[in-house]
Amino acid sequence: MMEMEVPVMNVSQQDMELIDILWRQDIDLGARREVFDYSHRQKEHELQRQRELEEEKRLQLLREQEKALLEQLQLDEETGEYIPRPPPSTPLQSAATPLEVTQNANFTGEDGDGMSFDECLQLLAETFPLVEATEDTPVGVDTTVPAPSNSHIMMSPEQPALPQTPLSPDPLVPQRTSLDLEQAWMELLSLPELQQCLNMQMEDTLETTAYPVTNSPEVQDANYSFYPLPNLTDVGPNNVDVCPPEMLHALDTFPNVAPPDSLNQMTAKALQLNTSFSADNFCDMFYPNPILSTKESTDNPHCLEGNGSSTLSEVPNKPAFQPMDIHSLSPGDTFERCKQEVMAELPDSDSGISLNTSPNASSPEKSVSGDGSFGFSDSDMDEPDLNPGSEESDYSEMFCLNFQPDDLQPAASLLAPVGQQQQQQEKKLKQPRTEPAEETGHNKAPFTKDKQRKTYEVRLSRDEQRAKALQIPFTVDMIINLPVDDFNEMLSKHQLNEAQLALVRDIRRRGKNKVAAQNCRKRKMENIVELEYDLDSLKEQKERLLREKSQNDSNLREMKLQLNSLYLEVFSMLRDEEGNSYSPSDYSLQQTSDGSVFLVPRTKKTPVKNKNKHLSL
DNA sequence: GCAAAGTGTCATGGT
DNA sequence: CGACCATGACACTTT
Repeated sequence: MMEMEVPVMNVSQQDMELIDILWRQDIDLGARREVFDYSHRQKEHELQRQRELEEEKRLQLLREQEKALLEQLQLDEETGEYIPRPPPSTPLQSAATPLEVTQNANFTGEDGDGMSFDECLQLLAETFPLVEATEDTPVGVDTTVPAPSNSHIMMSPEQPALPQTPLSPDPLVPQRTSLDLEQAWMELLSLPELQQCLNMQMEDTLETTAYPVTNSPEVQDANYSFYPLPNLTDVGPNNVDVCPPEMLHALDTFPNVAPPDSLNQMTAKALQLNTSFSADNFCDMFYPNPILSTKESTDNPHCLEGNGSSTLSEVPNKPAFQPMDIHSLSPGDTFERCKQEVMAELPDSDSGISLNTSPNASSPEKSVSGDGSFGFSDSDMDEPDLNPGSEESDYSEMFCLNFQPDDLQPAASLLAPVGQQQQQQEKKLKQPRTEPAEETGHNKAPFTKDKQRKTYEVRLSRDEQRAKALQIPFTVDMIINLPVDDFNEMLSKHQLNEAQLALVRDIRRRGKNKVAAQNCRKRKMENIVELEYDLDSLKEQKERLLREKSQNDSNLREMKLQLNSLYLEVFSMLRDEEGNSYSPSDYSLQQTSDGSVFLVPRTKKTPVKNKNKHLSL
């Protein structure tokens, strides 16, 4: 509040400081500033009202634009999607609208989350004030993330499986909270393997779109492909693919993620609100995130060539945006699809670059993105080379860059030096187990969101990541838990290559072994608990027996005493013929089995005497 | 930073 | 013989 108040109030800085000091003192006493400052509250109200008015105006503008855009769109009755009407007479005309179109398509055409366009806009406006939208670079970056979506259009026919990648079946998606969705998005972005696969598959399409690349031809990483931006001249029908509406839509579901901001930014552009960021910033913002590249490439071609030489003013007017619009009209908004498209798109943008990313060719896994582990037998190569966990984390971190507002560093690192990347790759190879953050230079950037990464990693098991990377059309759960027959049947129904089969079987083996290990440990723990219980019970039993024994001993002792006293008593009553008592030292009383008692002399003659001294008690 | 607990994985042997 | 399970051992992660 304080920050916002300052500009409004016409008070000198000194006064403000003084007020703040006094206010803090009051606060320390448990009072709030508003309590004392009525004018302050009034000003706040005014501010709020002002903001609301601004928002209303903005929303109104947006609605008008939306209408205008909708007018430009046709509703495809078959697919229910919004399709752009016949291309505008001149490419320049659409320059301002493309973004809007995408928005419309996203919100109106395929509103899966049940929010109306206006609601979304309002939410966005509330969450990300327009002013911030222009300044918030990360936001812009995020918006670009989805760009690769067009890939599906350009994808080679050899990848029929792509649309049905395991990603889609993910049951978690619908239940995800905004945070989870963000994480999921991160996961998607962080699947180098998937990227690589897609890149390889997309190689064919590279030829179609040859974008001028500022980077040296050495750039072999598929990720870099994003950076090259298409020339304005190149921006044509192909560009339609650049901005996948699904991606934007998917992003809509991630309030925390950049998308909202991006939308804001887009709207801001559409409205031609003053955007203070320069082309350089713009480029930097987007560069950090490879995935974003496609969209950005289309958005700001200068980023590549001029490397930020162009001014912002140029950007909005450039036809480059057109592709997005058209693309936004493309169908499908499922999150999974977005992923696929994102991945697939990479190659397109790369087109200008010679990416030797073919699966087997150079070393795909060495590519910056890395670790493409295409065709690896999980057990053999996966762990050492790919270290899935690290990879994913690596990517997640990379993408985190997008969300880092002020971080331009990543862009630089990415753009730069292929050599550096190669070094990183070598590092990776040498130290496969090292954490990605340490491996990749760009990861050194300030964007260390360990928490996010951890949770994200936790959420997606290694095998799940691998399966996604290789586009296994089954869920890990199915792979592991299906009965053998069903499992084999399932495999037979899909044509999987050797790598995929190996991975599936490894996943099944590992999954079952994991369960077995869990059961084993559980049993072990249960056994331990049981043994501890037995131990306790045995200890109790021992104590009880000891107590019993001691009791018995005491009883025995007492009885012996009683017997002894009784013996003496009986002995004292005995008299010989002369009336004399017997000495206990010379005689003893003994009882036979038949119950008769004898007075037995302790000497050898006792037997004789015994008979004579028979007593009848 | 370290130790303990937890977890995933592999190798091995048994069913 | 293959699939599965149980378990010790190891490496790594989490607490």
